[in-house]
Amino acid sequence: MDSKYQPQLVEEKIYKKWEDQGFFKASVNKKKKPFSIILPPPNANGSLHLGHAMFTYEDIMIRFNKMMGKETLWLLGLDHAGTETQFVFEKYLKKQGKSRYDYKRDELYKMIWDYVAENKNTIKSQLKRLGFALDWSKEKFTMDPEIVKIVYKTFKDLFDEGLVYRANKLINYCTNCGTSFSDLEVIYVERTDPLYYMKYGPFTLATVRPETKFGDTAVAVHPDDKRYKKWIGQEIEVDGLIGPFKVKVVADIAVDPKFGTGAVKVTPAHDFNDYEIAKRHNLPMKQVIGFDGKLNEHAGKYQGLRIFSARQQVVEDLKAKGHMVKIKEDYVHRVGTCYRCGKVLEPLPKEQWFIKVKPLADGAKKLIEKKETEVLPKRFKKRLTTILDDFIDWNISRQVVWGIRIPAYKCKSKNSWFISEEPPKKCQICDGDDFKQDEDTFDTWFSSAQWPYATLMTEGQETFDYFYPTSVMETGHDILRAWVARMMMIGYFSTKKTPFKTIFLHGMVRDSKGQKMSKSKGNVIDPILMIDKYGADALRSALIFGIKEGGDVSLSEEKVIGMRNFINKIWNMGRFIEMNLQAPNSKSQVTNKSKTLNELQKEYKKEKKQYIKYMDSYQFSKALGLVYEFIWHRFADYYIEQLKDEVINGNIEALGKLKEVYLENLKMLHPFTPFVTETVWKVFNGESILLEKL
RNA sequence: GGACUUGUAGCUCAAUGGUAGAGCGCUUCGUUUACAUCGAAGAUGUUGGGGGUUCAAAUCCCUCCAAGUCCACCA
Repeated sequence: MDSKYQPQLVEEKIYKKWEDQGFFKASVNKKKKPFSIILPPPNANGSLHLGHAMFTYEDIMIRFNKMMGKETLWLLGLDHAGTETQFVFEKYLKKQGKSRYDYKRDELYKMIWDYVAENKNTIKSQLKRLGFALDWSKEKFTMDPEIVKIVYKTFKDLFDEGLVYRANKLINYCTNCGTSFSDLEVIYVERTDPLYYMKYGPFTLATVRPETKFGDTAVAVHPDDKRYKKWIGQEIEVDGLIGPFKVKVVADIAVDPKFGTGAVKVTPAHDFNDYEIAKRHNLPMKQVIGFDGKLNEHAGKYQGLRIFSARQQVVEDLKAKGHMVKIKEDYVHRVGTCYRCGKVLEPLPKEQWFIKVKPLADGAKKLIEKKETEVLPKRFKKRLTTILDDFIDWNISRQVVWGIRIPAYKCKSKNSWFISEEPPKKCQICDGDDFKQDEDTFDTWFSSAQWPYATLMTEGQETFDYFYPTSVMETGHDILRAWVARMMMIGYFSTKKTPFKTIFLHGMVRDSKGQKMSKSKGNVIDPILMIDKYGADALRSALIFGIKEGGDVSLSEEKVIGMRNFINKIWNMGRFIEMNLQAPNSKSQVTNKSKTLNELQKEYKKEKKQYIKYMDSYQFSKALGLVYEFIWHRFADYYIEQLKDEVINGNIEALGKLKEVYLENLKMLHPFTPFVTETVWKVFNGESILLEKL
């Protein structure tokens, strides 16, 4: 054994051997208890970051449970990440002076497919670098034909039960990216904009968006506002920029009498609150902004102007007309922006597919109440129930090519929709046969919401029955709403079971100062670079060591180095024992250190018991800390030092005890630091440490 | 506006009612020694402030201050 452990020389070989020997391959084994985890599928559009390295928790659970005698399955898959991948690809096209509109639908699709295929390989090799005990024989992709089939079936089932409907509602639309989003994908940012007070018939009212004025269909005031009481129910005439028009005055409690002038123009087609007011008062919708982000024919001479230019023009013209009463320049408010491109989202009316969430959310809530799904750390349980309570209907239509195309067909003569995997032959209503498939694709989260059961179903009924519900869903708490809650809703709907018995949420990776890592801050640490420099074991332990479960991790290169030192220490303890086993010293059987050996045995027993307790209760950081403390500061610093002279002089009993305790500790460490423990284990025993029982 | 989390050594964090600890950093000493990616010894604390419960509080309760996260979305 060398005086230094060099992970670069062994990690790749070891991983390959594990893989070749089929150690990660799971199969139905009725004699063993199953333990299964579905890997949260990384997006197939880039490379792994530190957030993915946090899946180390899953590897720890898989390896630990395997060594505890369970049949373990860690199933991997990759996500096509619809809008996000297409966005990344469009940026790539832009660099070459092209745009998505230069290609036909199937051309673009094919190009992205190839691009994704390349990225998939990068990600897969990176997952191996991390040492993850994934079952490569069951690799999935969200766009595999068998998966798509299940996604289609779920959609149809939901439709048949009345939980999917098509409606013309206000949605968040990015006119730059050309697609709609669900409410969860909106990022609100604080902005300072002018607040315009303008004359409006007999009123003065305040608005940030005078350019939407052409779409006004009412004025709303608070029902108790004395100033305006006499106008409620009346129709007023407004001298508009493109001619006079009439609107109704309605009373609605959504109006804050203290804000602005207490009177608000109602533009149902371009504002979520106004849309709600309009529904309550049966007001018409008048769309004046198109999906291209320009004013349409209802805006008269302003037609064709982009939103912002239109606003400036309207403001000028209102001033010229003497209708601008005042302008509050420093009005601070929040606007919804696109998470992809950062541009302001437009609320626009569009016909889309929606999922009726309430009944599904109630089902998911029952799982928590009945404790069929356990949430760890506990504090997230409340968060999850709140999320389920607040869920609003989910817009699942996306206007992108890259994704699973929605299996909905419209009969052209009757305008009615049919849901089916294959194009329908005949319209059940009018006997017509002229169908057109919906151009849209599913929100990526619609397919990933089905991931735990969809992946297992493609492996056959027996595998599904054995491994489902999965044991643990381990992921970041940042996607509790977007993913975990939806998996529970859809998973319960489709299988009548919880998709996972335990939810284990990890924290976010931050930099050494506790700040969020981001490219713009330049504080991003590349996991693969850390592995190249210090080994996978060092990176893995650095992510787990010394943190509260579910808490954020502050990661620095120094911390990785610290753990690299620990790995090297483990190696050198083994080296010390191995050297003495090899030493040709005259052997004396006598020991006068039996007291020390007894202490060691006692201390080790206590350690192991505590270790199992921590591991069983998902307190992995504590388990690692415990072994770290014992093996380094007790075993090495104390016991080896106490017994060193004896051992060198050939005390076999002492050496044997050291070896025994050391090997036991290697096993305990293996889930955390698989490579070094396997390497050393093989020095003492030819076989893999993975075959050992804890 | 609502919910949650956090505040402990210079920094990052543990300690789940019972002697305040670790890693990194710092000071001194030690290498023909398994490991200098090491070891030994040491310094550094009004546990954010104040009040309460208790034999006993970093820990439980109240309150104030500060930071962060998620949600709601303000015309």
